[in-house]
Amino acid sequence: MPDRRPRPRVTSFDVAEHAGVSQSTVSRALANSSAITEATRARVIKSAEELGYMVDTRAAQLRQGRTGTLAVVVICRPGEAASEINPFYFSLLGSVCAAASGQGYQTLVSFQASADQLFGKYEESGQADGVIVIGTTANDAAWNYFRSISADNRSVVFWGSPFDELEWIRSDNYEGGLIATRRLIEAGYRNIVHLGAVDSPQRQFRERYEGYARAMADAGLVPRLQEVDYDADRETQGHNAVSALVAKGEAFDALFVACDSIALGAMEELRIRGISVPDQCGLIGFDGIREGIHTSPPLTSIEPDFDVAGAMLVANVLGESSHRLAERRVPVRLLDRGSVR
Amino acid sequence: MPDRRPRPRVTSFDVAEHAGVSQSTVSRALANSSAITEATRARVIKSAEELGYMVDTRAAQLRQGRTGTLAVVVICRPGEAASEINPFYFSLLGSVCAAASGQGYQTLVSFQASADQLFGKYEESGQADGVIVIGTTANDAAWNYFRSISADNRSVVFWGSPFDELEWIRSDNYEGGLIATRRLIEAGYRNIVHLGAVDSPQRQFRERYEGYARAMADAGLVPRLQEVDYDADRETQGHNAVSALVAKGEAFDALFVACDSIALGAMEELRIRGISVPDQCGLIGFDGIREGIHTSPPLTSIEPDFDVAGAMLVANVLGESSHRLAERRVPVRLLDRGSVR
DNA sequence: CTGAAAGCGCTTACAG
DNA sequence: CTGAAAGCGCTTACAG
Repeated sequence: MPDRRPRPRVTSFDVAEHAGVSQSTVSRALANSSAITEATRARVIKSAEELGYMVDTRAAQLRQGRTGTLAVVVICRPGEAASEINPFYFSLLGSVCAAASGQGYQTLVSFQASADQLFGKYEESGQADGVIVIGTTANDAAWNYFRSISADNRSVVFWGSPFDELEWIRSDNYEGGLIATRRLIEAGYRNIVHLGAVDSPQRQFRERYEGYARAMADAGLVPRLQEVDYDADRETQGHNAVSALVAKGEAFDALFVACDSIALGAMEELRIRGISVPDQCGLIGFDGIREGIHTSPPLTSIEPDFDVAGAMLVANVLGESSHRLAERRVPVRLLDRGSVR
Repeated sequence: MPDRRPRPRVTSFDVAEHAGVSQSTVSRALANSSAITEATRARVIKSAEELGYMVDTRAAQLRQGRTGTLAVVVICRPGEAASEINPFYFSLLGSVCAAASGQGYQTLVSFQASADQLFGKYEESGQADGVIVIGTTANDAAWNYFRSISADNRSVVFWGSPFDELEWIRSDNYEGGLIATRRLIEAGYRNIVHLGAVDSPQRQFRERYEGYARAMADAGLVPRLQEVDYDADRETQGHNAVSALVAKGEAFDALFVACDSIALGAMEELRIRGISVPDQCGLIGFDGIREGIHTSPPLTSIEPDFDVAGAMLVANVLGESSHRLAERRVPVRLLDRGSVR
């Protein structure tokens, strides 16, 4: 069992004494100030290494008035366990952390769900230079809270905000809808129905529908929307939407679904009903989550470029107001897996 | 476009002046010191709210000598994108963040992969009170680096370390192997083969094998091991292991696989070869990743209790040396989905 | 090129 | 119960 007594902290004064220079020289030498002789710098670095010295980040940041940290808030559904969070957000979180690191920023990550424990005042409390908010749209209290935060604050950026006035970054949903629908049309499907919503707080859902509708119209086909019920969990939405569609008795031979989680439920319901994918029904989702790799058949999907998404979120939260949100659309691509002929 | 000029920070001196008290009284009032009259406290709180004051966390922590922060390092494979990280680690990350938050700690998260950019000196640089390391065992450079960090440091805890001398927390792998194998035996399978490894850096793999071997012996059956090749990616390991097993020509009617990612590859290879699951071959994995929900059939698996895992990691990194690692085994349970009769 | 000194915004002995 | 003062460990004008 290792020793755990708190070691007295080695400070820049200790290094200064050891190297025979002043404390300010130590600070400058270690900060690569050009005012310092290379000989002096080498001596300081040597002493620092011998003493095991590291600059105290808190003190440096306090003095500099910056934090070198970005806060990343993942909004969850109340009561949701970590293993139940939509894996899409985990991928996005990973990309954001990587992009922040690339810009020399740390990431302070929190998962927030319950209305009475929301916190976003990272700038006021000197904990971060900006806040990136991602996560489920289903938590109204959280979004309203962060909208209010955003009004006071300057550096908050949102992924997929339900509020258009906030500074959001989103997938190029319209383009995704276009790509997916064209893929289905090219494969020969004609009775293509969209499973989604046009009036939900999920702005991206409407955008995906509009891309779909455009591609249908371009091909001389009539767009058809099967609404999902926003309250149920995603997979149940997929089950129910397919059931409702079948109950209507109108023929369909392909589904473009507003997101992969719903598409997984839809695929399962199709299987239950003996409708084979992709022969009797083509199927394309949206988000590119890993779970779609292992379904039978693997789920064809539209995926945003996660690296670009992370980079865009970080760039915008750090950017000057004049440069902000010049780019707020993340490009998407088709993951042509197996649920389309 | 909101105004982004840096507002001058409101300090405790501003609040003091506004409330007509000293700065130290402001500090005490806001820290809920019992020395302060409720009347005074109320006045201070009111002033603080009117001025929009928040305690500067950096300054408070600098003075107090603590950070209130835990660093969480996710070790990745070099070159791995965020969307490719084993989702198991994302779930664990979520649980750790939740557990830390429950203990009043923030979480500074980093994804580390490349050997020249490893960083773990969060305590020395005053950025965190402890470090939790999780992630793939496949990155030797990273594990060696963090082993060296752990020697100097006191507060580093590892999930699934390949080195026994480190302070590790793990799933109760032996128990998981027992449960899985018994489940297969009870279902009537007899030629049960383990897909895994006994000599890999993955200590948990050996433990899972030992649980399996015990259950087999208890039932009067002979344990059989099909080694996976450590170098390939996980799913390929599953494909190859099944192929190798078939090539041997020895009968098998069930597989207990060392982890879900390998099991997914194995299931796919069984499908390719026309061996139906669960009728001709039962299949159980380990980790309980979500991707197993949507396979055909859904993958039966052993899952650790993520809440306990997060709590245990946090408790141990914060704990006194005397209390540390009294508990280092996370309980597991069977996810009885569909790949066993 | 280097040093002495101020100050970032707090908490907490020390006095009263 | 409250205040004046020191000090956490840095960076950075200001001097020389």
